[in-house]
Amino acid sequence: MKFSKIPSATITRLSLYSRALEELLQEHVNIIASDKLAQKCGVNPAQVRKDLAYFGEFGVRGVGYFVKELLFEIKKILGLNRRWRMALVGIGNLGLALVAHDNFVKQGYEFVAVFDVDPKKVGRRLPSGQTIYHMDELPTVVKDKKIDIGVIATPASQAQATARLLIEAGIKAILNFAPVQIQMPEGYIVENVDFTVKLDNLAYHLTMEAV
Amino acid sequence: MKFSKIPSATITRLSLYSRALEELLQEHVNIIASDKLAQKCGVNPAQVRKDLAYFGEFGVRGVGYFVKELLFEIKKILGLNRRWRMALVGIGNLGLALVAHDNFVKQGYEFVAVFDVDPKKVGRRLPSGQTIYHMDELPTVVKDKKIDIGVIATPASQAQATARLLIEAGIKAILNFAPVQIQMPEGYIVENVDFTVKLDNLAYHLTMEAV
DNA sequence: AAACCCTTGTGCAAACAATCACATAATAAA
DNA sequence: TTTATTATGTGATTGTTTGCACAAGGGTTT
Ligand SMILES: NC(=O)c1ccc[n+]([C@@H]2O[C@H](COP(=O)([O-])OP(=O)(O)OC[C@H]3O[C@@H](n4cnc5c(N)ncnc54)[C@H](O)[C@@H]3O)[C@@H](O)[C@H]2O)c1
Ligand SMILES: NC(=O)c1ccc[n+]([C@@H]2O[C@H](COP(=O)([O-])OP(=O)(O)OC[C@H]3O[C@@H](n4cnc5c(N)ncnc54)[C@H](O)[C@@H]3O)[C@@H](O)[C@H]2O)c1
Repeated sequence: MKFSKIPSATITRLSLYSRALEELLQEHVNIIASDKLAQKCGVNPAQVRKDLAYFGEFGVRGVGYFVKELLFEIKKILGLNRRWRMALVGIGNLGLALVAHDNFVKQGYEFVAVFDVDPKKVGRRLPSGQTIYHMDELPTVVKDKKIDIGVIATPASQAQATARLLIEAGIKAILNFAPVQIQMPEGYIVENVDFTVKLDNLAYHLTMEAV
Repeated sequence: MKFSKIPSATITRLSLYSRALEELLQEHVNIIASDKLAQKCGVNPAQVRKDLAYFGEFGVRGVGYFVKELLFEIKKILGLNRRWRMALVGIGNLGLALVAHDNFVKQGYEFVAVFDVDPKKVGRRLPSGQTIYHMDELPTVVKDKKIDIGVIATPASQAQATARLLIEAGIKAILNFAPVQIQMPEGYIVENVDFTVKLDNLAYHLTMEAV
């Protein structure tokens, strides 16, 4: 079980499997074969088995996987058997949608603090319960509330500076919604959620098709 | 120039280059070397050159790339030298943030129609100008407004059905925000914007680090 | 016009990822 | 107990992507 040599794409797929299994559990499906799970996630059946094989033997030959058991194991692998505490920075249009989204909480991700610099916003209380802090309070609040993950929803121009502040406050992992590539020091992680890149992909394929 | 064998990761990076170049243009930088551009986008310099080499020779040896010229070429490759007309389906929390986001328009992506099934929403006018249509009107509106791209922001349970309706209305490309894997027929494209998968990645890495 | 930068464009090898194909093991039926 | 059936786990294979290293070529200086 050498964690270092696990393909990063495997982790992404585990997340998909987890979601599919959650759905199957709702539907009271007890057992699932790699074929069916693969189909549900749009991947190759052998891929599913190999992905899982990195971490152990979870299936029964001739039978398949027990949904509940496999889900439990995948969640353990991904670290979803606990709650993750997030801070949102920048409560604009997108930020509001994010904190209002109750699915995150269901999956174990919780916005426990919200920050902005706009004096008209700071101090206000959100419908979802959080009070908006000023960025000056970031270092103490991050420490007090034991925040694990920082979420950047500021304008692009402020994103790099915001990342620096989050890191200085002791945060190791960042989810970035701003359309810029954020430079992170060694040992810190950033994941970008990049709407425009996805649209550009669609545009490219539509353009090619037409040729 | 065999389009079929171009790595999909290359297209994604072209999108990043395009954005970086746009920024450089704002700063009145005329010439950029692959080193600098690579650093800005967090990739290897050889990667930049190789990505571009798939489509032609855009640089000048010993000098670098002319920012304006390269940007123009990349935009042409990606199909960003035109406007793309999008339909949004599901105007909830996320949908509202999307239509309010004026960056899309600046980049050539425009929400020209918005759909929902909620009778309380249908017929209302959005601050961004669009009137909310009922889903029943999808087929005619898609045709009349010549829509290229469908954007799904409905609950996950409705996403697959929505995709089917979009396809039946003649749409070839879909951007999906719902946390499900959508099954598409041959020749159609879907791109998923998947917040939770990204968070799961962060959770996994944080969990590993701690070991 | 020669010598010297500098940075591109690219052949090639290495690393990484996906897929095939089958031995293996569990279960059910005969 | 034997045979048939089924679907996992995995070695081998194929395919894809990345990165090194350097020849090629444009520009500049002497
Ligand atoms: N809205 C969308 O649908 C959408 C889509 C794609 C990408 N994005 C990106 O997400 C980010 C946020 O988008 P938005 O539409 O919510 O923008 P917005 O302008 O509505 O909100 C930005 C918020 O950040 C705050 N802010 C500004 N500087 C700050 C700083 N230094 N520290 C803390 N807070 C700061 C502002 O006060 C504001 O409340 C942008 O980078 C945008 O490009 C948004
Ligand atoms: N809000 C977020 O930050 C966020 C984050 C990640 C993912 N998502 C996903 O994006 C999607 C939308 O999220 P949201 O927060 O805006 O949800 P929401 O409940 O606020 O909005 C959903 C909208 O879709 C409409 N709708 C429902 N069924 C429909 C149908 N069949 N056809 C057309 N419209 C229909 C509803 O009337 C509503 O207006 C969900 O799938 C959600 O999981 C949202």
